[in-house]
Amino acid sequence: MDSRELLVDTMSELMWERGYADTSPRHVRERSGVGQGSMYHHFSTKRDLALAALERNIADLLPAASELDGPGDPMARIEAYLMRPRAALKGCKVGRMTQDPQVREDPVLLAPVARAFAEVHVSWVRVLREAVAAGQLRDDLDPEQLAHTLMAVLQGGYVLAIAQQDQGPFDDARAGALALLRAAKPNPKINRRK
Amino acid sequence: MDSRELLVDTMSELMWERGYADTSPRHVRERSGVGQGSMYHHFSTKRDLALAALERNIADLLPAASELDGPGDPMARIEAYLMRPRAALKGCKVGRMTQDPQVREDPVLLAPVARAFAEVHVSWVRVLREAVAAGQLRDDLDPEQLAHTLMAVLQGGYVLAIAQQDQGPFDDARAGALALLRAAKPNPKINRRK
DNA sequence: GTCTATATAATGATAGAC
DNA sequence: GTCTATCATTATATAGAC
Repeated sequence: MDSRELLVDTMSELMWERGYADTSPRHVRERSGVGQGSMYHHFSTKRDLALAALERNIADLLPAASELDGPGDPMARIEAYLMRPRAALKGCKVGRMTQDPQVREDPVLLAPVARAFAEVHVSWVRVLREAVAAGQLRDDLDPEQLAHTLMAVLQGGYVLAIAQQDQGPFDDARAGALALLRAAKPNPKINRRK
Repeated sequence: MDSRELLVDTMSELMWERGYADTSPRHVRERSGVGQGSMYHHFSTKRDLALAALERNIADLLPAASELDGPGDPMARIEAYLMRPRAALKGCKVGRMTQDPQVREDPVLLAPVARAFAEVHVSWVRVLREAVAAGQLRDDLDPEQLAHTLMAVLQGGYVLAIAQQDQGPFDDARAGALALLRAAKPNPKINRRK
């Protein structure tokens, strides 16, 4: 693996573990073993390296979300994505960036995060519409809203899990969301006249 | 206002705005106007000051959550708390701490956050149980889980809103959660024999 | 591309006078 | 309690040789 790739790899890990502001060029050098000269040869600032690492972290995450787009039963896809194994105590590589003060105030660093979430939102909306169309979900629910609700359940689940240093609250949050979705099946239509 | 209180006040603001790791003693001095000597007279480390500021931020937040405990219609209390005005782009003073690398690795700083969330969870569980008892919510839903789901919706809503620099996703997330709760009313019992 | 040396500013304090 | 001075360490690079 060449130095450049090694730097991006290492910075990606550190940004997941410690965020951007509190990760120093020194951390990156020490973990990667790449020297000072090499580092600033490939990336002229810490921010440049962070941008590459962030794109990498997003690229890592988006394929999982496209599981929502796959064929087959919509509700089953929703369950599969929601319940997919996730290390709650590590948090979300991408979501974490929104809480980093130096990312928050830097539109260039925030932009890829916004794009990534927007993309996931599109997938959620699609599968939720399909669930409504398939009669698995009441048609008075708004898929756009619900998509944000379910994304928030995951992002917020990480927060709760880290606070308690326990995966439990994360698993509760998503199980509860799934239970609500299941409870929101359309009512069987009884005594309905043409 | 005396120096000590001014320091805690200022640190509380800064921890909400920038977290702990990326807030320096200098930030605190400059914003508060309190001198170096005073600062280290009252708090011997940055961490000590942060601890006091964190307790203050928690104390600010808990009264709102006790709105859930109040008397009256359970579902109305749920809606009121969920829909209460919140500046989504500022994020949660308490939840934010879970994403700060230096808080995360410091059990002493993390403990108050865990306690605060645990306390809010208790209030949520109680009101959800009441909603079930009042026939406003299906009795096959687990209040413990659902409490985590709803807390996560709020915490995650902040993440989405900050990512998009738009309050919209936060409002969507909570409105969607409320819609799901409403859709999870027990079915009217038809043809049920004694 | 990589290495070592150097540089400026900020961080997180401590010391001691008033 | 507050002030000013000082300090060791780290952050974030630059410079220039190899």
